[in-house]
Amino acid sequence: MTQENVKSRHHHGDLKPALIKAGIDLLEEGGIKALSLRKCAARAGVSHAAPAHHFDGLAGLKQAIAEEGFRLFSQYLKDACDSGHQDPRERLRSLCRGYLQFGLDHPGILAVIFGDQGLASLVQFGGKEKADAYLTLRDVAAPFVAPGQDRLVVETQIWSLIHGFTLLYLAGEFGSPPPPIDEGPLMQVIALLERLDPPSCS
Amino acid sequence: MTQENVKSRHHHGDLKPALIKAGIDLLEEGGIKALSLRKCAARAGVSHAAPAHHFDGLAGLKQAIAEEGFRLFSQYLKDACDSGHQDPRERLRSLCRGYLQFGLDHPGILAVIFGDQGLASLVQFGGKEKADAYLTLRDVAAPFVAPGQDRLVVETQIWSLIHGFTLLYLAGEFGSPPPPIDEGPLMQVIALLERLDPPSCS
DNA sequence: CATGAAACTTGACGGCGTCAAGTTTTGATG
DNA sequence: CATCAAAACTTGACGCCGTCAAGTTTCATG
Repeated sequence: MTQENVKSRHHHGDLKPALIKAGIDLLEEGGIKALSLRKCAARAGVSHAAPAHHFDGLAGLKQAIAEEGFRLFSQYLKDACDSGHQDPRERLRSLCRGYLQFGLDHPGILAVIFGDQGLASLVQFGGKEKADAYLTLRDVAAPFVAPGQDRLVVETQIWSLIHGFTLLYLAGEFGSPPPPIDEGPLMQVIALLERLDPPSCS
Repeated sequence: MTQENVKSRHHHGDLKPALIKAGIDLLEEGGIKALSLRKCAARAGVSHAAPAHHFDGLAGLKQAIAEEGFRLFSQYLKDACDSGHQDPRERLRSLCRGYLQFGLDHPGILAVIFGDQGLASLVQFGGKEKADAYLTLRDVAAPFVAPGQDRLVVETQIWSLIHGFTLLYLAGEFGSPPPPIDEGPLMQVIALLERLDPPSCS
């Protein structure tokens, strides 16, 4: 018996990822209010002060979780707009469906990603992963940018609309529990985006 | 000397509104994280457990603050879209300006109004006051509802867009500190709404 | 004036984030 | 292999938090 499962008294071995995993589990089970450093530590089988050696306080843990969360978020967006037709309008619809679906499936992670303070974390955290999600949006938005128009404007229009709508949806403004996406008002609302300049034929 | 300033040992007299006021002050000074029952009690010059007799815990206090906050929010919207031209498009622009301005002026109150969980409180809380704000939106949106179209769709399109944009703006996505509203990208982004059906001439 | 309800206080509990100090383990250096 | 400094983790404490239980004061009603 060598040291297969390294679990000595004072060395967990893989504590940092274990804490992140525990935090995500807590989020999925009980939402943003259920996330605490001490509970993560307990789940990882470690003392309450151990996380301090790996994260800069609770904010640091959230930041680490946000990075992981952005990965999942990006995957949702990519999967959504890769599936189905390649028509620009259809891709845009799919992107929005993916955005909303992520919010429905992982409201706790959404809350961490987009921070206690609105979308602040989008700016502060999530370097590569945020960029990844944004690049997907940019890619989908590109055909709707008219010549000479600032693409940032179009991207912001899309982002603002689907983000605001997702929050409304999660809040139960369209019924609790929320209706299935395809029966819901999503398609009607994002139809507004189809009044963007017609997709350039590329 | 009758009992002019009623401040006996065990009867504050006007504790409930005093606590709400203290809570709002805390929000304005330090944002949502600065709000606590104990600090409100201290500011009102009362023991830490006193608020329990007037609110159902912290959630109850937030609910009461949200009602007050909705009043202010409604006022922002009304003032914004009453000032200036009466052209439907101009009124819509003004409404959005007012929405964003409220977020910039009172981010803490916005956080309470729209809850820890997205816009949940919009549904749960804020009876009359919420309705009031929504009716302003409805009024502004009305000219853009095409015959036979569901007005809820148009209202949701407007609401989603401006709400999502406000959160982006507050997050500093357009620079920190945020640029003045009129120089900023607000007008460009909500130009999307001008592609709604042309205002009906009434 | 008596009495019961309402308003408020005091004290305690457990959970939280965080800090300081101590113990164990690791891994590099000689 | 021995040494030793740094890294990993523990224990204990502090203050703040929301909440509950029990006691005291004030008010209003009869």
